[in-house]
Amino acid sequence: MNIQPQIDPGQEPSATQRAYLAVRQMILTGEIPPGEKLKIENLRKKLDMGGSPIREALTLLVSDLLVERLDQRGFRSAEVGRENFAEILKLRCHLEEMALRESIAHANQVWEDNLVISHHRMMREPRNNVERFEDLHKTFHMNLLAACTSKVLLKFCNQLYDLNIRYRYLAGRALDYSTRDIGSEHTAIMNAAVDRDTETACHILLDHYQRTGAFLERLFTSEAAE
Amino acid sequence: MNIQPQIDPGQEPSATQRAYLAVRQMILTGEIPPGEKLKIENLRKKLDMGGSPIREALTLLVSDLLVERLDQRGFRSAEVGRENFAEILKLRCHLEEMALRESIAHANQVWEDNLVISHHRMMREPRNNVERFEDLHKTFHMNLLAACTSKVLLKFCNQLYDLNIRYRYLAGRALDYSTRDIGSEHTAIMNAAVDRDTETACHILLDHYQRTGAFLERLFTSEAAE
DNA sequence: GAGTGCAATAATATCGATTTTTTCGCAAAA
DNA sequence: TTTTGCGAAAAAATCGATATTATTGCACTC
Repeated sequence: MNIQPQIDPGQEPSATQRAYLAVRQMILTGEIPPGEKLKIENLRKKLDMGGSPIREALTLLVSDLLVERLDQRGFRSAEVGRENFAEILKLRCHLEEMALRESIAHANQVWEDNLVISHHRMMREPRNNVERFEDLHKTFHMNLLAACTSKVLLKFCNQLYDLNIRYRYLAGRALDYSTRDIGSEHTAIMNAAVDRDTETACHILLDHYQRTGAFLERLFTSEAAE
Repeated sequence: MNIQPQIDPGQEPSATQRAYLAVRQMILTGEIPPGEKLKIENLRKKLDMGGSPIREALTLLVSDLLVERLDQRGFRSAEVGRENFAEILKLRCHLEEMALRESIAHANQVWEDNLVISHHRMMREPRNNVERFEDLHKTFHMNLLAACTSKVLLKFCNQLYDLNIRYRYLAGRALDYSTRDIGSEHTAIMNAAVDRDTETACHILLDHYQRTGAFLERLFTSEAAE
């Protein structure tokens, strides 16, 4: 019998996978602006593949709430807005707290090691490569929750993370964290987590989100006032 | 300009939509058992359509967590299990409580009317048509939350509801509610909701879920012991 | 007799073309 | 001037066929 055929990372990704990652990245970074029509033909040419994998990728993105499907009228990237941002922030705080408590409760050595490693990598990454940094940042936050045993909860947290990241890209340069010491906040969360200090870890994590959230919301307000 | 072209219910559904609803129903009711391979060719013949809408429907179901995709190896219906059931129950309790509080906070006349109507219809439906009853039951519960302003939260609740319903069908005849007065529980929840009595409504709702959960869990245990 | 490698088979993933539906522009009527 | 009703163009949805990839069975070696 084959040994771990499903974990093999060597195989090249399917067209669907490529399309999914490509379109997702374009939406997250804002290269495709909110509300824009996603024409199959355009994406076909841009990504050089048939229509089927494109459609399938867009369908996957619909469930991520990054794309909306209009029956018989194709797809468009999801709209953004202040209310949407606020609800995502609120849900994230609730669900990530649940997940973090579960995660610390089921913590083990492997979890701890991965957490420390991802923290280290994130801290060492220069901030000028935004996409690369955001990737490591996400990995760190997800590793924090990784020992949580509820697959569904983790999926929700993951989805919400991506929905949120979009707003950070939209905020763009304004959000270079220059006014806050984000690094030390992350370190504090990690330390509390490895100490199995659930209350402290949750408190700092939520505070971390609330602050970033308030920052983005202010930005949103001033922009809307233009 | 057209008037409300998107709300028009008269148009016949797309093939994708038909496939989605058909396969979803088969999985929820257990006609397709957990873990079963979903072969495109079989479904093609059964639903009399091409492969594309089938694949698209299955992709939609992946995001509902009712179907799993095995890269390059097709699709299968999601597995069930006691842990899975437990995590869904727990998440539902958390999220529906959030949603119910929000919903009551934003309650208005339309919401109240719809809630009363759906309650009435559910109560009048004879229990022998299980699928029809389950449909009305879901409508009632979703109407309870409908005034909640967070679209994402409602989507999550909806998903979790469907994941849970599967276990009720799996339990089958055993769960005919004969030992409990489910009707009065629903009525009590509705009354508390229309009275805007948030605490009572939440309390009864959660109790309602916990009881049904405990009932199903017992069933699971005795079955696993065979 | 157990394991290995290779073809035959089956199933998936993808493509290109066709069908259906929507959108858009323009002219005719109110 | 605004509405209404075509028809052309564009786009989406779907199909059937092909290319790719996994699975299966069987002969062959050790």
